[in-house]
Amino acid sequence: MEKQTVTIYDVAREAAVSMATVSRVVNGNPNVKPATRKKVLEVIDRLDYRPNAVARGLASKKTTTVGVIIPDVTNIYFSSLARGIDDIAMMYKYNIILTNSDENGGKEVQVLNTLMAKQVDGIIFMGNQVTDELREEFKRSKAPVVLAGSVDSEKAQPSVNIDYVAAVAEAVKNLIDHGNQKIAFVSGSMDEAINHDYRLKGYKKALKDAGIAYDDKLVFETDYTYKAGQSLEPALSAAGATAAFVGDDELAAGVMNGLTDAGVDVPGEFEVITSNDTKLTELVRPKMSSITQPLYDIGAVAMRLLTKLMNNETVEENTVILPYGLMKRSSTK
Amino acid sequence: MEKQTVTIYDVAREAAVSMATVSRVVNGNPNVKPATRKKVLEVIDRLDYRPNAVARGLASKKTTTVGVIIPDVTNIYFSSLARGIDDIAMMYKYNIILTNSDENGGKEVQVLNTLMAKQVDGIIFMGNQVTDELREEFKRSKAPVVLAGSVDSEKAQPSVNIDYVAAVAEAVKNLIDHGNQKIAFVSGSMDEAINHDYRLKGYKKALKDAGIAYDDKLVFETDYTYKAGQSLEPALSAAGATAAFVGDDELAAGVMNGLTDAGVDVPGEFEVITSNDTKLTELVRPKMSSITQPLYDIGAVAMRLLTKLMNNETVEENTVILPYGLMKRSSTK
DNA sequence: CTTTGATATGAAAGCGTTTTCAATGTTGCG
DNA sequence: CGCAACATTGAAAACGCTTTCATATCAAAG
Repeated sequence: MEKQTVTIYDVAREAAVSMATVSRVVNGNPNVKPATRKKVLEVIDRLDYRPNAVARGLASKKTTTVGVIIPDVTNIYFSSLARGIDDIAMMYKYNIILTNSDENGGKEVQVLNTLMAKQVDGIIFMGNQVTDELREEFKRSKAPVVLAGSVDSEKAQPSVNIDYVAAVAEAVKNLIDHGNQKIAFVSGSMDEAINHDYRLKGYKKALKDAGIAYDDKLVFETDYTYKAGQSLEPALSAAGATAAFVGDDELAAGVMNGLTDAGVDVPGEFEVITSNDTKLTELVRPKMSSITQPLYDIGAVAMRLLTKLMNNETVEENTVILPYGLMKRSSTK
Repeated sequence: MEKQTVTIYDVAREAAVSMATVSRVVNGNPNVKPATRKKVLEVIDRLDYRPNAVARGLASKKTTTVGVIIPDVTNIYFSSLARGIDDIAMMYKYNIILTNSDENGGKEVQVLNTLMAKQVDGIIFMGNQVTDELREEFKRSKAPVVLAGSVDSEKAQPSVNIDYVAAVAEAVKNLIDHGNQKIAFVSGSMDEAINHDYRLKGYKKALKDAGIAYDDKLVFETDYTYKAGQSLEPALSAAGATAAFVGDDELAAGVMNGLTDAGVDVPGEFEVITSNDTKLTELVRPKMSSITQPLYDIGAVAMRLLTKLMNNETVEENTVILPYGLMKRSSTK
């Protein structure tokens, strides 16, 4: 016994009106006489009619769902953005199809294709390796795409970010001002635009402004994992670094704990500043100083921007830059 | 200039076959002569045809998407489950519509309704307050529902969990074995079945087995937040507790840091054991001892179970219990 | 050559909405 | 009372696919 579904046709019959009229009242179209509206509403209630969104999507060519591509939900930086995205989406009556990409180009392309097949009205992309192939897919997509907390050197897509170059430069300057001369730059893969094209640029800028020579022995490219950070200590010490700028909070926690476990005093002998100001910065001891950024808002604003784009509203600025800050906690002097 | 979409009809025309045949090759139906299959495939490639999943969903009554209701993606316990869910979903060609509920009953019911309107093929629910209304919605849903890492005292739905009662009892026994007599029980809302009906039961069991009287002054009901845990110290000390079982890792981190900040030595003067074995346990110092549970697997198994249910396969056991363990780190003696 | 039993294919009816366009009602006004 | 102008309603055509059922084709067997 399959559960019977009641359709718009059933409602029309019971209410003795046409499907068109039922459709109108369901969609809040004002061109319906109050009396018939009431009558239809009663039948809808009595039959417990629920519009089928799939049929609706086919007929109207709008699904009120957007695709969200995220490197890994388990990464608190990204999940914070995702929360902002979902809240605003819900506010605007959209749903989110969420997929993890592991920043794997092939997977991203594939996911993008299934999202487009599912006729999502828009897409929010997180990830910092926008390959040519991906860019090509974005272009051919009829659904607008916005990058959230992610950069593409080509700047072809609308996006929401902070000014990474300036933020990192300021963070590194802070370290320099404390007397550090050998400052490590530790980040994830240099294949990511955000690392090679933004953070590293800010790092170099700060060094240059202070008249310190850039030394690529101080650049550590690794994974965004706690373990990776933790095992970095010997190398960090060997390079003679006395401070580090780190591109991810979990990684930074690893670096810091690795240092501490090796008997290095943070911040006494080694200062650490991280990038994302997630909850993690407050959990570890010492608490980590960090660049601050409005994580939730980045997601929220990206979604808001997307709603405008999906609505064909003209938007003043396609690439929005949110303010950042520097939060001094206890991992720096 | 709207981007033109090519339909199955276009392909059929170009390949000089019927839509039915195109549909067959697209769906891998074997009843197609290799020669015509090849011909159709070529046209598909040439026209860059992509099947419209919405139309497909309407015609076939299957959307290959499942709804996932999660209290908060930002909570690493749940996001870990979500990762398992998504991976398995992808493996079986499903997509996930993810929505945050904040464990808010009203929101959950509403979300459930929009998921059903969107004709999801199945639903995975996370959250521990299954109200009557919710249970009612589950029942009327034509899509199967499975609970992941969440319990309902009524046990009406298929679910995947660990044996919380036994796990907590074991954890608390461990604390007792270390000589603690006054052990605090700190958890989130007692409205959650997992707390009042499982964890607390395990806690009481352990006490009883050891001949220790239950004292509700030692039960602390609070939020699942770091701050909440951190500000618990005075109360904990006032109650004379020398150890605590905590129901959430972030909360536990707060409790521990609050203690430490107040000059209480962990584990010397106060032992802490937590519940979820997320990454957080390794980030804090001292590292937290914890009940261990296969987070990713709970999600993965839940999704796998759901695929069977959606497929109308008969499943041997509807409520699966995965193994748990106890991981001794440095927050206990 | 027929017959037969697969094997391949096509026609057309849905799937449950939205939307266009025409038809019908209603109201106000001279 | 007659008519223009506007407010309501309905019929039916999409939307892009799957699926059923009937037809056509074909190789092997008689």
